[in-house]
Parts: sequence; structure tokens; C-alpha cells
Amino acid sequence: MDKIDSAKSDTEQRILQAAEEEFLQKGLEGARTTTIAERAGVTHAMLHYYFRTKGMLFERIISEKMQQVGNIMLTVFVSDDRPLIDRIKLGVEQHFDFIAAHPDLPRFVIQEIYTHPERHEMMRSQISGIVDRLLGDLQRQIDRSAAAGDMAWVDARMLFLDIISLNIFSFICFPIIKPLLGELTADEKGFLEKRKAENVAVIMKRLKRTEA
Amino acid sequence: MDKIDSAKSDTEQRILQAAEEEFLQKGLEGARTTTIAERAGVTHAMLHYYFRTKGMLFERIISEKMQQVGNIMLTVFVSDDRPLIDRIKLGVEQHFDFIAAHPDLPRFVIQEIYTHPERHEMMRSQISGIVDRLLGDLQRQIDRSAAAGDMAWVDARMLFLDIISLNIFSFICFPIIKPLLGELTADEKGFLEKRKAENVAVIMKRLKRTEA
DNA sequence: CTTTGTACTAACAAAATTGTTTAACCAAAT
DNA sequence: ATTTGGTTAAACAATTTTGTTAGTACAAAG
Repeated sequence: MDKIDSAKSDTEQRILQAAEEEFLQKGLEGARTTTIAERAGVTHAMLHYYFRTKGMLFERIISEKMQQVGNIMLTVFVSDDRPLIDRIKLGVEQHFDFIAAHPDLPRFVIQEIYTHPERHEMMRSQISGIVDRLLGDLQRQIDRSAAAGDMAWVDARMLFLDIISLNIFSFICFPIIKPLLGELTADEKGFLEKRKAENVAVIMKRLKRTEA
Repeated sequence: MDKIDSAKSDTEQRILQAAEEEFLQKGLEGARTTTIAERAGVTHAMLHYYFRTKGMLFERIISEKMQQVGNIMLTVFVSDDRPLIDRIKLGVEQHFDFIAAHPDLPRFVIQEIYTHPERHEMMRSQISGIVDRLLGDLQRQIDRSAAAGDMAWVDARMLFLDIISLNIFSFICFPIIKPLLGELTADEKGFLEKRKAENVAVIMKRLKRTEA
């Protein structure tokens, strides 16, 4: 009653913000609580006061991010009444935009799951069900469209992998390719537009039925 | 003259081996020198005796791995006298196989470059030249083949990104997708074969010229 | 047989990092 | 005014992790 939830004690918010940046950049063990505190402009005792331990602070961040990634993966699918091909195209574009808005989320989550596999079982079982259902639906729709001769048949799971690979990987390896493709990547905004178009083109061609 | 290079003092080798595993798994800051020593079956003083500091040991590993990744990226290109399309297809397959043989190399290098961008300038300038030349060659060949009506025109750099995205990302996110696609990924060997075929199919369709 | 240098161990020291405590401050409620 | 409780700073303590040192063993060279 007496707690002002809307402000959430500024300090707490600033620590969370700084922690997010620091953890995304350097990972759990690379991040330093003192650095997070500095970045937030508070003493590092404050960090422990609010979040007890580094580990607990990390939990706060990672679980939020995990959910975001769950959402990102599912953005591939849109439910709508347009033709399947159009919906897939839209899904690819939306998925790309979503990731462009959170460019280093995938790397962070991948790294975390790789280094601490044991944690995150619950997460997996949660999204596992959703993904199962969505992939099942998609496959049935593909089967129908392919049978009607509107597109080539494809394993929905492979298509799913194609899409997330194309959309995510450019961002993951951007620090590496940027200097290699200087000219192309110099105008970052322009590059992203071109890249999105290329990904859509690749997927659309993948779904084109082969002429007899 | 008096040093037996062939054996390289077993201990030293074992430390290097253990360090590679530990660093690949946990990254520079996640790895513990004591753990590396244990894993190698030596006292941890030995680690410092041979490699002075954790940082120097890490250098040894990372620079070796960076070169490997340079090679991996270049495997896309084969120089040969067959038609361009065939060469690209072969390149995709070889690239896939190369990565399948070093499945967690890309993630490691990407993470390292992301968290410590300042180091590795020299690396970049080195491979930058090679990539430039190869992409230039490839583009000219594509221009020719496309003009001759043998394939669709495509920006060589985008094609390059398509290929490495498809080939690498499956491995990077394997820990995540494995439980999601249980049935498909259960037989790991079979999955890899299917995935390679899918990647080749995607790229081949990408290069197919669109009917008028 | 002594010297010399490398490989090695165990204990120790130093540094870095996380976590705690004490006490002060301030606003609101009693 | 006084108490109460959340917030803060500064100093300190504990732990973890890295790095060093002093000394032993042993093999090869002189």
C-alpha cells in the first residue's frame, strides 16, 4: 500500500538496467558487480542490498531474456487467413524485425544455455509444448498447400531452422563480418534492409515448387 | 637441438588439451586455472610454470582457433574447372562437414570477438584481404554465369552470408533445438545428413534462375 | 662425483571479487 | 518529538582465484 510500485525506487531500476547491459556484454562470469554498480551510479553495497547476490541479479535478467527469446522464435508464425506463402513471408519479415530490435539477445541466450545447460529445464519444457503445436499446425498446412500444387513440400522443422538461421546468424556474427564486408555494412540501416530482403527471397525460392 | 619437440613434454600437451576443453566450454572468464589443472591431472603450479598466466594460456588456444575459423569460412570456395553451380554446391557441403567436425568453434570465436573486440585486429586485417579477393572472384564468376543465363544473379556477399548462416547456425543453437525437435534430432548423425541436404537445397534453389 | 637445468610439488602470498556490517539520513506515521 | 522503516555510504570481512617461491628429484653433461 505504501510502496510506490510505479517508480520502483529508481536505484533498483538503474541497477537492473546496468546489469542487463553488463551481463549481455560480458556474460555471467565476465561481469563484475562493482562495474554494474558504477555503471548504475550507485555504491556496490546497493546492488547486494537490492538483489542479495550476483547470481540472483543474473537470474532476474536471464529469465526475462529467455522469455523474450521464446517470443522471438515464435514470431515466425502468424495466424491469419491469407495464403500460407504470404503468411510465411510476413512471418520471416516480422521475425527479422524482432531480432533487429534485440540484436544481441540470441547470442546471450545461446551462450548461457551452452555454459549452464542444467538450469533452464523448465523453460524448455514450457516452450517445447508451444513449438510442438505450432510446428504441427504448420506442417499440416504445408502438406495441404503442397498437395494443392501451390508450393514445394518441405519439412516444417527444416523450414523453421532455415528461417531462424538466416535471420539470426547475421546479427550474431555482425562484429566479425562488419569489417570484412566494409562497404556493404557501412550503412548499417541499408544493410539490414538488404539482408531482410535476401532472407525473404531465399525462403520464397525454397518454397517455390520445382518445374516438372 | 636438445629439446624433444615430438613429445612436447606430455604435461604441456595435457594442459593445452584440458585448457582447450575448458575454455571452449566456459570462455575465458568462466574457466578456472585450477579446474584446467585438475582436468589435465597436474598440479596447478604446473600450469603457471608452463604458461605463466591464464591469459597467456588463453592466447595460445584462441589464436589457434581463430585460424581454424578463418579456414572454415574459406572452405565455402573451391577452385576447380567445373561449372560454378557445381562448385558452389561442393563448397557448401565441404563447409558443412568442416563445421560438423568442429561444432563449437564458431560459438567460441563469436563470443570471444564480441566480448573482447579490441584484440584480434591483426587477425581481421589478415583474413580481410583473403576474403576480399575471394568474394571479388566469386562475384565476377557469378556475373558471367548469370549473364549466360545459367543461374540467377546474386550479390556474392549475400550468398556467402546465406551459406555460412545456414551451415553454422544449426550447430550454434543445437543445445536449444535438440530438445525442441526431439524426434528429428534424436538420431544425431541422421539429422546432420538431412540438415546438410536441406542447406544445399536452399542454396541451389536460391541460385535457380526465375522463369519469365 | 659434481654441476646444471628441467620438471615438479606443496605451501604460501597476492590480488581480485563478492558479500556484510555499522551507522547515518530522511520521510512518513504515531 | 519520536519511532519506524526504507535507503544510502564507507569501511570491512570472507572467499575465490590467480600467481609465486622455495626446495626436491632426477637425468644428462662435464
